[in-house]
Amino acid sequence: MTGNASTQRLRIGEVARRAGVSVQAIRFYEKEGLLPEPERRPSGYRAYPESVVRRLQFIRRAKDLGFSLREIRELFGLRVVPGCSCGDVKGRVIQKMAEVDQKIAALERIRSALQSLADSCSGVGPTSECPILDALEGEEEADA
Amino acid sequence: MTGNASTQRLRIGEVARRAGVSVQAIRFYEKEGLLPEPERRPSGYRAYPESVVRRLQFIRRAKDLGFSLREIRELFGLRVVPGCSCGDVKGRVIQKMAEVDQKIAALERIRSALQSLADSCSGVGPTSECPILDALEGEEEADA
DNA sequence: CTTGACCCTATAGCGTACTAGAGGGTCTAC
DNA sequence: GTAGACCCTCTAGTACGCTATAGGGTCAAG
Repeated sequence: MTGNASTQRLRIGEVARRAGVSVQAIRFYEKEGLLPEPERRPSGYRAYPESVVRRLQFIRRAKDLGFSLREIRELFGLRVVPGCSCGDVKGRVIQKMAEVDQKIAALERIRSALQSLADSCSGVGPTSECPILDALEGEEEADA
Repeated sequence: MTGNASTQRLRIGEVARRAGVSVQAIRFYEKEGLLPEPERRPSGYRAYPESVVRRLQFIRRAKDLGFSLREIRELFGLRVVPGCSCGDVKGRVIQKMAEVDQKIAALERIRSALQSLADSCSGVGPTSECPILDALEGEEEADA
C-alpha cells in the first residue's frame, strides 16, 4: 500500500523524468518562485511529494500556451489569494488570447508586406537592380 | 548645388536623428558588421556620408519584417557578392514568409487552445474549483 | 576660456529561460 | 570499499538587440 505517504518522496531526478523537464529547470523554477521550496533530506537532497509533478505539467502547458514564467507565477498566486475567483483566471486567459490575436495580426501584416516584396521581383537579374533591396532602402513612402 | 559632397559628412548624432535609431544602435550595427566603418575626422569622430541613412532605414524595415540582424547582414552580403542574383534575395523573402506562416499557424493553435480553456469556465466560483487551472494541471490526456 | 552639447572607447547589464561547468558530497550495490 | 549514478551550490554562458555607465576628449558659441 501507499499508506505512509510521507515516506514516498521523490528525488529531483525522478520528478524531472516524470514531468518531462530538466533537473536544472526545476531548480530554476524554485529559485523563481514557481515551485515551493521542498523538504530536504538530512543529506540536503530535495524530497518532493508526487504533486509537484502536476505542478510542473501545469507550468509546461501554460508555457506552451504563451504564458511567461512571470505570468504563470501570477496564475499560481490567483489560486492562493482567498478573494480570487475563477473569473480572475479566465480574465488572464482572455487577455492572453487578445495578445495572441495581436501577434497574429502583426504577423499577417508582415506576411503581406513580404508577399508584396516577393511579387515585385521577377527573380532574375543582378542584385544591384533588385527591386526588393531597393524597396527596403527606399524613402519613407507612407508612414501611417 | 551640393557640389562638394565629401565635405558634407554627418556626425553620428545627426545620422541617428535622421534614421530614427539611437546613437548606440548605430555603433552596435557597425560592430556587428551591418554598417561599414566610416571615415573619421582627426578628432576620431565618425564622419558619415548621407547614404548611411538609407542603409539604416533598410535595417529598420527588414527588422520590422522579422529579419534578424544576422539575416540582414546576409542580405547586404547578397548585394555585394558578384555571382548573386535577385533570385537569391527573393529566396530569402520567400523563406521568411514561410517562417512567418509557421509562426501564425502555431499562434492559431495556441489561440484555439486558449479559447477552449476560456469556454470551459463560467467565470464564477472560487479558484479552487477552476476548470482552467484543473485543465492545465491535468494528466497527459492526448500526447500526440 | 568656459559652458554645454556632442563625440570617443570599453565594459557591464537587461530580460527570457534556461544550459553547462566546476568542485564537491551522497547513496546503493556489488 | 569503491564505482557509478545521483545530488548539492555557485558561477558563467547562451542568444538577441540593444541600453546604460564610467571616464574621458572635441567643438562651437558667447
